[in-house]
Amino acid sequence: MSERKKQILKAIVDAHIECGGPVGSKSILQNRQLNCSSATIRNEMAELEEMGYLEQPHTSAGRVPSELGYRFYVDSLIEHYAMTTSEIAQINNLLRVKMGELDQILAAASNLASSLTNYTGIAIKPRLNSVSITKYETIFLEPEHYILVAVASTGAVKTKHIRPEEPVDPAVVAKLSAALNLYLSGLCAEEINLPIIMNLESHMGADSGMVSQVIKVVYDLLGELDQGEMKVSGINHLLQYPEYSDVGQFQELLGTLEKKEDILNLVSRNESRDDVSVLIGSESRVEVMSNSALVFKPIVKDGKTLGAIGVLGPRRMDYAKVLATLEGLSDNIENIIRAGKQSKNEGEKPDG
Amino acid sequence: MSERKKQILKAIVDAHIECGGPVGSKSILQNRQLNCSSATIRNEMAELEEMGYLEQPHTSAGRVPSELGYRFYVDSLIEHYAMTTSEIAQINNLLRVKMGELDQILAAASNLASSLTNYTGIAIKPRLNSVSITKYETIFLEPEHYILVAVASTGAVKTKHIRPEEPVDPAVVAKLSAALNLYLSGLCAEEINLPIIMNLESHMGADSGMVSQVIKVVYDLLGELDQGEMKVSGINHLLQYPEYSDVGQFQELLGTLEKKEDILNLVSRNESRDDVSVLIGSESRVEVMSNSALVFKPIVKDGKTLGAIGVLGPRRMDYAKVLATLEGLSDNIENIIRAGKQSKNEGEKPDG
DNA sequence: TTTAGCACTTGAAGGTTTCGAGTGCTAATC
DNA sequence: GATTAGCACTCGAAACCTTCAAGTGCTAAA
Repeated sequence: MSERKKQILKAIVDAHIECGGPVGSKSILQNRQLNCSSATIRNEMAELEEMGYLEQPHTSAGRVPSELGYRFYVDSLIEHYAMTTSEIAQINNLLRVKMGELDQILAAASNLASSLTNYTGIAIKPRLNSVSITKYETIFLEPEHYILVAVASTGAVKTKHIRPEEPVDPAVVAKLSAALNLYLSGLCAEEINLPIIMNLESHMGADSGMVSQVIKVVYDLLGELDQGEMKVSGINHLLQYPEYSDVGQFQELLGTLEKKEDILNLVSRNESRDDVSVLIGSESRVEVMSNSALVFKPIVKDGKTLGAIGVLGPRRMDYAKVLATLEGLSDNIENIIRAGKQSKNEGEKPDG
Repeated sequence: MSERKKQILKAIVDAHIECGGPVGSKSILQNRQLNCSSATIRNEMAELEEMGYLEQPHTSAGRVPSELGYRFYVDSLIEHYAMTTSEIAQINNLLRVKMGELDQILAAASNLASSLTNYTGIAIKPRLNSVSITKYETIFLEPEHYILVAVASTGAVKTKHIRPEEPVDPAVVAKLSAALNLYLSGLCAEEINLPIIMNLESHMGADSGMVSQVIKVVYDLLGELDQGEMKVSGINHLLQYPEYSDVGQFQELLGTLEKKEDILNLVSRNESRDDVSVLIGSESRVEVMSNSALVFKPIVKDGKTLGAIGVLGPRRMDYAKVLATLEGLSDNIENIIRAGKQSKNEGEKPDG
């Protein structure tokens, strides 16, 4: 492809991203300094259309980038977006305040992604195939009520209320947690088999009656940990773009976002790549997202994917800005969870 | 108001709830058996309009219930909706499976409310003014990493990762949890004052250096517990009603649902009533909800409001069905959290 | 190879017409 | 006095038409 074609394609995509409508041959003369006339551009555009990078809604309209056009733009033509100091500050501040649970950090990041880009932000904890619980703890409240706390291999912490069928006393509950740590820690759901459970029961001696209930809770916990989660923020932003003015289509998109399933599948399918993924239109293989684009980036620690943050918007998304924002956010999150400095350097000069 | 007026008003509201458009004098003759002609109905309708129960979009259109009309309908005319066995079964099944955390139960109930009524479901944990933490526990993971678990007076359990500035050993972490229980349990944020913190520090002796960090985390926890939470499900359902076809208005509504603030305020304002609340149109005092209705019911245990479930939809909501659904759900939830039977009667005959 | 010029296309915007559901009023009826 | 048939009138929704401008492809000249 000639250099001039690239320039023209880039100009068209840029203009389309900004205004949303089809782009005509004259209008791109104004912005870009191309030493040629609109007629030349028309010829080039006709060729670009033949090559599959552009589409024409109807004979007498301008051109619109095709999916392939966006793909080429994202792969080869995109310019690096330099975040403003205000944007950088927002990322640093908001995340510095948050501490603790990854869920909260991801949700906050999704919020921020949404408000910085004006698209919809998505926070994802992907489906995992074999999470284990590394540490158990019990908290006695009353003879008929105690709490089981489980720390997962991913760092997630989950708790469950348990109301035993027979009243228990604090010592028994403590013994239970010791036994759980002894026999179940480090095991994922498939690895908890009958012999292990029997060991556990014999360890509990006279109190083995409570084991079956606890095992059921542990299974539930492991199931919940495997299960993906997803939070969506800033859906309202989408409605400002005319591509979502079709109520029926938007309703379907909303439904997909609520179901979560399709998007979680999508992310699991692409999570092997540690890098940012850009799925344009039908590349997502989700029917209802054929007019949208989804950009997401996994959050990785020690080679393991702990989550992902993403942005969903119209196909004519400001990819440069979205990419920069997601990079910035994920770097920041990874710093937080790696160093775990927990906002203790508040008040210090960041560069001091 | 004469009996016949009531009948006519009820017929109009019923018809409007079903079809959404203005209701003419003829159309209500078909359904209801009223021994009179359309002309008589027109006269009555004119009077009902004068009384403020009906409105006329324009001269030659039928009538639409006014806010006052809905209010009268809900207060005096509504018929009890009898749930189908399938609906009852769904409520019983879905909630029976869920156990443990109230959050999860509420979220599931909101989902169910949405799918049963075809409106938007809302799960709320209201703002509270002085939650305390009744029990603390710590879990040692590594010298640079432990977890603080807090059980709130509401029964909620929260956890925070803590990465101490100086490495600690398991015994110190255990001592910390004992000290927290000794000095802080049962206190809300305002009650934790300097003398108490100093007691805590002196209790910790050589390890008092870690106290300030922990206190900060405890404050955060108490803050988070006070804060309301809200989950929304089934927004997509709303788009099937023509009253939400105005994109701009719907966008604002979406924004309000995301912000959560307005709706949480609304619920706190009305939570004094243990009973179900019906806010029609501007009764909510939220500008953007003037074309919507919000119905919600608090979840109460031992006289304390632990949460609420609600339904948001167009003003012409099927109030009878929504009320029945919310009653059914809240009864069920209150049973679960009171008895805490934790689905242990699976497999038994429910009436056995 | 590029460009000016021109005829042609087409959807969007705005205006007009038609249509029908529904009203209010009046006069006759129960 | 309450009810009802009849009728003129109203007004928005839908359908249709016209105009307009942006944009194209093609041709012939530079």
